[in-house]
Amino acid sequence: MPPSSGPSGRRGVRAARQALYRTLILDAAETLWSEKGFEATKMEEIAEESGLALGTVYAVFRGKSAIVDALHESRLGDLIRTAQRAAQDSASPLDRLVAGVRAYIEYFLAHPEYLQIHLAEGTSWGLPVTGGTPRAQAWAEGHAMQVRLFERGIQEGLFYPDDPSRMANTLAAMQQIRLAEWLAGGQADDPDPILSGIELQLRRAFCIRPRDRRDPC
Amino acid sequence: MPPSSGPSGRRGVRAARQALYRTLILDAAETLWSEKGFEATKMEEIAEESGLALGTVYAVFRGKSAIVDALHESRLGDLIRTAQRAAQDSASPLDRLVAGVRAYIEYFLAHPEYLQIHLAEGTSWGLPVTGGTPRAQAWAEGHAMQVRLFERGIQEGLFYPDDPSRMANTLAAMQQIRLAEWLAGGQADDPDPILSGIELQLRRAFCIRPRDRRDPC
Amino acid sequence: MPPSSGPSGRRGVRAARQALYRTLILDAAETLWSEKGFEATKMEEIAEESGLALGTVYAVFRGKSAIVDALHESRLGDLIRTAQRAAQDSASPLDRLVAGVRAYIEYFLAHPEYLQIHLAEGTSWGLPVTGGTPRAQAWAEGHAMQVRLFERGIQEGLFYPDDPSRMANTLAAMQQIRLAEWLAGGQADDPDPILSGIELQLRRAFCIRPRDRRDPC
Amino acid sequence: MPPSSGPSGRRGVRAARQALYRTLILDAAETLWSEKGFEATKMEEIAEESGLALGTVYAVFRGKSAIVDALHESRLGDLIRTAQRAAQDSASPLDRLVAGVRAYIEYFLAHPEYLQIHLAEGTSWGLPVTGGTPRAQAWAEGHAMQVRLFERGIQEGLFYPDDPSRMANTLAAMQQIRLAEWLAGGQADDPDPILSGIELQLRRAFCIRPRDRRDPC
DNA sequence: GATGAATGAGCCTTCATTCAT
DNA sequence: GATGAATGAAGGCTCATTCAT
Repeated sequence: MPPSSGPSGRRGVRAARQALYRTLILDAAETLWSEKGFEATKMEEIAEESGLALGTVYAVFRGKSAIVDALHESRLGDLIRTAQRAAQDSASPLDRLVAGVRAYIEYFLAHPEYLQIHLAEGTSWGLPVTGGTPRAQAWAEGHAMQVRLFERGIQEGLFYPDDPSRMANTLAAMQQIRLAEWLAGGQADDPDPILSGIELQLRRAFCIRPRDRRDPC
Repeated sequence: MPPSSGPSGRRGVRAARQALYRTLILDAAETLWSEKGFEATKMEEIAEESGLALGTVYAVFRGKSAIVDALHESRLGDLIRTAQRAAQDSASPLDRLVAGVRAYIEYFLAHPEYLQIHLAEGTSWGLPVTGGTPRAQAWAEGHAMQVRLFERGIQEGLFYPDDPSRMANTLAAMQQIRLAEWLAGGQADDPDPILSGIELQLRRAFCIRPRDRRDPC
Repeated sequence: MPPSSGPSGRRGVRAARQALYRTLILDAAETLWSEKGFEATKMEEIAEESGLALGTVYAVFRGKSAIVDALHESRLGDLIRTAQRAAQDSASPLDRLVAGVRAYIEYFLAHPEYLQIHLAEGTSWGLPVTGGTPRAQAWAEGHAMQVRLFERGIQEGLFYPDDPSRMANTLAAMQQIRLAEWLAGGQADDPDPILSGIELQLRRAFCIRPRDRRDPC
Repeated sequence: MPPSSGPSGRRGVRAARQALYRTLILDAAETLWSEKGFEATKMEEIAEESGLALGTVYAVFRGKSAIVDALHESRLGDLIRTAQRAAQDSASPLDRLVAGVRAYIEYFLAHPEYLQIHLAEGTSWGLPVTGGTPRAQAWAEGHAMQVRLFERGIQEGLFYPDDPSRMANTLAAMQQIRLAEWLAGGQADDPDPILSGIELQLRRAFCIRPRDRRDPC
């Protein structure tokens, strides 16, 4: 076997190292940005926090903005993928939405620093995030998934016939409000009460409740 | 009448000019910040946009951060005052909330640039806004007013017995979502459909709907 | 008599007003410079301290440096003139020097703020004061007078045959040291002990003391 | 030997480079300040004169005032140390003072630019130098040493019983006058005539000369 | 590849001076 | 003539990025 090929060859080592550095840098940036914000954090501080030299940081990322992009791509990518996987296990649109919300909540409870950044940036609102940044794309993807679920729920007569995109944004807002409360409250609560609270809000806000029968919605 | 006294005297002229400059600067800052963000906007640009010399800007405001503070104090102050006045004309908590929402929506439709800044900053979420900045205080004031209305609505059996603070945040989120849509849609719609849409969401999300009677909620 | 001529005519009034403004500005500048130094004092502060408007200050003086020049010209001019007049009343070079020293000391004890400026600037030392500034010229004049007295004293066999210019500078240094002590000590002492102290130093440093006779030197 | 340890390791190189930069910057600042004064010299000019980039200057010194402090600390520190060492080799207070004067004169003849700054600042005069700056402290230290020598000289009956602090200031003034002459005269003279001149002045000004005997004073 | 010292464009702010009222 | 508001050039300092070692 040539020494420079194969997954465990030199190329593999190099790739693994690059991946490690990426992770170290993204974690460092996440921590610092959640504490001090983007503008107030110097590249030098990111290097120090990551344990790497400043030049190495620039060898891995083209610049400061490339790190933001990569952070959002990484975190949001994880999040969207987890949420999509979770949503697949259910049949009804409502259950799928709840499963997605659970994934969403659990993800942010496990990543409070990214949550802080996420909330501070005022993402969501359905604002057309300017620029084709990765974060915009990832958000659009997750949003599209939820929109489809709301559309199906409306077709099936479960939800009020409102604008599905707005419904998705409203759901996102409910989640962010709960998460902000959790952050402000010292990160004390379990995911479960948060989750059931959101589920209740979700039903109240979107589900058609007929007069004379009880159904899952 | 002596020439240097009274509201039309020299002092009055000076005060009027100061007020004019304040307005010019705040408008210029609002425009630029809504386009490029706070950090990306240079003081020199604010001076140019306002039609004043750089030194004059500094004669009116102590520095860049004093302008942000003043902008938020001015805009949020207006907004809160308008909303409070509007809310006083109604009796039921729901009507008061709706009146407040109308004032809020109308205000931002009239100030789309400030709306842009407002949305981009990610205010709300109920995050404890750090620092005793004017904007934090104004927001807290408006929030407190809504909280009281939700509390009364719960006591009167109109609303589900949820956390009133969260209810206020959710309402704020609904408004921001509608406003963001309006902004994204080219600022085309009238206030009325937006308002009735929010009112509908408000009822659905918070009002207890008894099985066998129709009431205003 | 035509209204615009004569010492009490319009021209006279104007000249008198100009002279008054000059005095007000110079006094204000002297006070502020003695407290905070030249660079740290703003023109606006000089205007305020003088009770005049900024524009008026510029109507009287061409700029900041014109005020320094005028201050030194005024104060040093007074000082030199006083010292020269005092020195004329005596016959022996030593007495003339002592009379000059007395005038010098008395002048600065009466003008502690100017003394502060004078000491802080490190004038004297016989450094060729760069630029043909008024202060340089005034200082040169006073120095020249002392040099002549030392020359005569040397010719008459009273003083050691040293470089008269250096002798004058040394005398100036002795005076400045005493004045600095007086300033540092809270401006408490009378002129008389200071004066007699300097006279003693002067005799010791410059007078030839013959072995077997006492003379005025 | 590991490559990264020891005085010739990386740390040593870095420290050496830092020391080199310090020297380059201090020399550049000394040159420019002696020519144009402190306020008139821009940081950019110091960078250019030192051959370093502006950012590098700020990497070595925190700001402009840190450079003044460091310059005075460095130069006065050298000077005081040299003078103290020189003074230790003699027994009589007078000889010690003369040795100190020699060190002082030789130091400034070797550092004419710093001499220029020193003279322009008007240090000495016994003025209470405000602030605990390094220069104030260094000056106080040197002054204290001379004061002790004058005290001893007075106790031993060599000097007139005058205020020792004033005697030290007067000696300092004599030195500064000679140095100023040397600077003004194109820096031509040797140290020796300057030194013997001061020694003569010193004896004349302070030594008690008894009527009928010659002694070392 | 890794390092971190070096770089310099850029920004906020000050203040001497001008000039319209 | 007097005023003081308006001006804008200039300077100290930061920090994202580069590159020699």
